[in-house]
Amino acid sequence: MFEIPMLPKWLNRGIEECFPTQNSDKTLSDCINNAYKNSKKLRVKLGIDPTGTDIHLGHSILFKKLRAFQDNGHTAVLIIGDFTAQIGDPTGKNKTRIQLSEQQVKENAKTYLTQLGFGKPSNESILDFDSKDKIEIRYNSEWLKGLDLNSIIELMGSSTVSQMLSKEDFNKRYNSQIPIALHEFLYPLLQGYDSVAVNSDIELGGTDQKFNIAIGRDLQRYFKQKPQYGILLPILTGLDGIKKMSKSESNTIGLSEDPLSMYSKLEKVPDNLIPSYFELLTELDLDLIKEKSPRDLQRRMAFEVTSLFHGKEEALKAQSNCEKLFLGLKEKVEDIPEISLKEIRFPVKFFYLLSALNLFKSSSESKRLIKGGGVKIDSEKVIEPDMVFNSKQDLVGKILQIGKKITKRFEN
RNA sequence: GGGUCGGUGCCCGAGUGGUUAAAGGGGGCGGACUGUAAAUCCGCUGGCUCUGCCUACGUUGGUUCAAAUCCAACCCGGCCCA
Repeated sequence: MFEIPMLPKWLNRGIEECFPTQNSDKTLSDCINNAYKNSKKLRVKLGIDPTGTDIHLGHSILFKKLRAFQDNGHTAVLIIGDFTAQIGDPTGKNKTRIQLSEQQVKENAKTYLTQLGFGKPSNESILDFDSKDKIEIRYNSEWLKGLDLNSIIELMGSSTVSQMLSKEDFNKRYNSQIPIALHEFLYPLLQGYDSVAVNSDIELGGTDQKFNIAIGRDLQRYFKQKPQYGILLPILTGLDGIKKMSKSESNTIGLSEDPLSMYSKLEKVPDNLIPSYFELLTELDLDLIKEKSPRDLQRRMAFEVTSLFHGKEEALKAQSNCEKLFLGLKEKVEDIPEISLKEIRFPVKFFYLLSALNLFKSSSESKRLIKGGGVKIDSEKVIEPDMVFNSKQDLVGKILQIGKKITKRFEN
């Protein structure tokens, strides 16, 4: 990643690409500087499709950037793609996505906003929802739902098959003989049309959104608007260190996760992620990366990110608990998430207990893990799945660890 | 619409009548090691309160003592032709 020297400081960190970079259009930095001089508010578009229920760290870098625009006087135009969510963005997919129901989409949208801090004061939330002139929340069904066939045909006429097939994802699928449904071609056009509908000056997106954002420019031009600029942010790599962070790869950290699990996941990210997590998720000086050991960096980064979402105090607690757990000082650990034994009927076999507590998807899986030596009670491995606990008293207060990721304290 | 090839577990992919819950690989998970990292090595990887039972090879029926494997119809996809 590089710094783009012409951009103001608040903007230039962690940007992968801006476009257009040159031609008759003014550059993005001109655009921003002019807006500043004329105290004009730029309309900065960011679209999210409410297809899941969790926002994770990967999304957060976009929102943080959007917030930066807000803090510098511009208007965040947050588009909830309630309509497009039902089509599904083909980007990065190698198969046609299942269409979601309207109901589901609505619920997802609600939880998204909550996770972004809707309703909280601006200093505690990710986006600034307080200042009315800095936030505009729009649902794209507002303008997409009513499009008639003529308009749709017009939209489709603005683009060509070969244009669509030049998009990487489509191209790959086409060449590997994987079906592409026709309506999937509509997605980029609809996202582009969103830009027209809200008359955006800038659109924010991950690098995988370049095509869609570019289509937005084309359509704005077609509808006699000034084409938007595109700002592309890097795609955050997931906890596996290889694939992009995404729910379907289950390599994510959700924004609503408790501090302990957020901290402990971050603290053991693979080394190769450290620089990018530093740059994209924190505001720390990047020179630190050269100075400190990877171990220190992981801890520092984990701490910073956790405090960003949970506050310093919680982050500190999570950090110290994490250390104590590792050292096996279980008595000293506070605030371990509790798990209730209320529903359990004793006596109970160990594997069944864990499965009944929903710690595993199946009792076979539970059995497997226990046999594999992945489960500890009070730091002692228990490898016998059929071990029987006769009463609650055998367990209450003890700490259960499953692998390195799950830690719970048994409670009544 | 016609021709043709194909549809196997999370993914890829072997298997063409009988110890086949299905080779092999990938991924994932766990363990050892380490820096709670990487690399490496080892184990696990359908479900069930489990010495047994149940469900699984696109769907539904059929043949058979016995089918992922044979037959029929149907559904879905790729490619070629129209």
